[in-house]
Amino acid sequence: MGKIIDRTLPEYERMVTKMLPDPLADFTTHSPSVSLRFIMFNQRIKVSELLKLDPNGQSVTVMGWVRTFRNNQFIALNDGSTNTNIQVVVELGKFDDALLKRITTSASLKVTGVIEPSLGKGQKMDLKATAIEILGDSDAEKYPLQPKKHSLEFLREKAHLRFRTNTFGAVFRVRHALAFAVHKFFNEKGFVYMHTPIITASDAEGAGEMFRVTTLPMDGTAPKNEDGSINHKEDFFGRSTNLTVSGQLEGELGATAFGEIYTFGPTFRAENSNTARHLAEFWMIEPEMAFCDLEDNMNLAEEFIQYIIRYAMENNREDLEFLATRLEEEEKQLPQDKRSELGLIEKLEFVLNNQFERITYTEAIDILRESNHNKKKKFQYEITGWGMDLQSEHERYLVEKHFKKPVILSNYPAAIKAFYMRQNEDGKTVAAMDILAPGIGEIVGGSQREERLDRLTARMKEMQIPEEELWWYLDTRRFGTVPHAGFGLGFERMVQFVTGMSNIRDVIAFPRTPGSAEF
RNA sequence: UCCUCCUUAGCUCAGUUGGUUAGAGCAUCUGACUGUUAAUCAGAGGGUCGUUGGUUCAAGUCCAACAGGGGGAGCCA
Repeated sequence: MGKIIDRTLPEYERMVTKMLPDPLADFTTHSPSVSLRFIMFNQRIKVSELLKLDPNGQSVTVMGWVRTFRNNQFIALNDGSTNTNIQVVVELGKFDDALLKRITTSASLKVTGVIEPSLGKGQKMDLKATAIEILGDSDAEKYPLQPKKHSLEFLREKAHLRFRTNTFGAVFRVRHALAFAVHKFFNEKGFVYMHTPIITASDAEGAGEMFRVTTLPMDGTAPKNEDGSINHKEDFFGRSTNLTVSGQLEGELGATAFGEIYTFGPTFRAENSNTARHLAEFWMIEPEMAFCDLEDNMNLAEEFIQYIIRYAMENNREDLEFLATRLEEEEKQLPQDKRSELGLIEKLEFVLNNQFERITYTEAIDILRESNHNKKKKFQYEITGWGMDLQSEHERYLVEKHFKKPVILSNYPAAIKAFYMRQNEDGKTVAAMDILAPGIGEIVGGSQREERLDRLTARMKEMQIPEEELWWYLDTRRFGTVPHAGFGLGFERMVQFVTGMSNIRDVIAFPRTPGSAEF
């Protein structure tokens, strides 16, 4: 990042000295890499950058939205760059009463003035206004958000305005940082960012119920086959199509040419899932690596998760601290035993500084069977033994009670996993791995892929997956097949983990869930 | 989809074993004050009690269905 700025520095300096008085131009030379990129094309300075200045009479222009207007004298102005507001001071008698009346919650303002050390206690500097322009009025009687605490449920109904609150400001800046870090990580590792299709024809993957994509009429007049089913030969694509449930299969095609690829895009599941960790439309990251086995896969996943968390910790500390405080306040209302043992920041630091626990499925079953929890018959679902699918209460026990850190579970029974996972030599398990995170559950699911054509087709036959539909997928095993592996990470679950938000609907801008597609 | 809880003013909530005109805090509006920090002080306006139906002399309160929402579960990321 620094290098790009350096290259254009002289140009920026000319701009800055032209439009800003000397003191500020002087400041820009102290740390050019952070400040210059925020002197905007429209000559405003972002509040986040403004607050870094030593106030001594510099003249600046800020633009933002009113959070509160106290005492007919102090405007808390927020421009979305940080949760900290700039306090605009309106000196008595300098402005029309008619203008001051229009400074209401969420009105948008352009304010020019000089910054001075604040006389008040709550902030470092004041912006003494010399000119105030109302860019957009906000009718206080109609604006739904008040300068007070609102419930997350209420704000979900006002999703179009909730970005203007501190909580959602922080959440979505952190979301941005994590998304940026995803690309940064893979770019630094030489992965190719691959855009796999949103509309797909294959329905063989079995990752979940799919949304159908069609241009045929829905009023019953669509062309039919002799058996009464819809004839998709006359549909837009000449076949039946759906929204993608995963880019993995296409990703494997990329990996077996570029070596390493990743996808980062929207994914759709038409499951009727009504939980705090499911969405019908969510964003998934799916790296796929050739010449890579299960252990390499686990190593990459762990390094990746730590990398993007570290990036957010280093670049969005203030927002994370705000979210940590928010979470602490929220948990004060819970009984002692329901509260988190670690604060949000401590939890993230813990994840950065400790290796994830790695155990096999078989070891996990043993731990669960031997646990006091099981002996006291406290599991709702009984530990029936090897071969059973783990319920979320079992996963939660392992992660939150037994190990108290993220756990990578590997080598699951073949019977409970997908067809493309590599069959182990024991004849009963596959080289699969899941990463379980405290509070969220499964955050990553991945595997080494079955690269041996005969084994793969045999498994497909067992699971009644027609080979014809996946001829292109099987070609990778026919022409220069290689050991390869990959995983999928649900981006919103990652954002939940980092921000501490307990409902997934609060970490995506406009959540799509069963029965709900507002905005 | 299943279990469970909830729905009263713009928001958060109170409302007794069913019984006159349904309350509070905050927000909003009006006024006062002017170095405030979710400012403060005084006053005002604001409600078909989620919808529909039922029980009853009488329903915010009891019953049923439906709708919306929360929490948990399944499916998963």
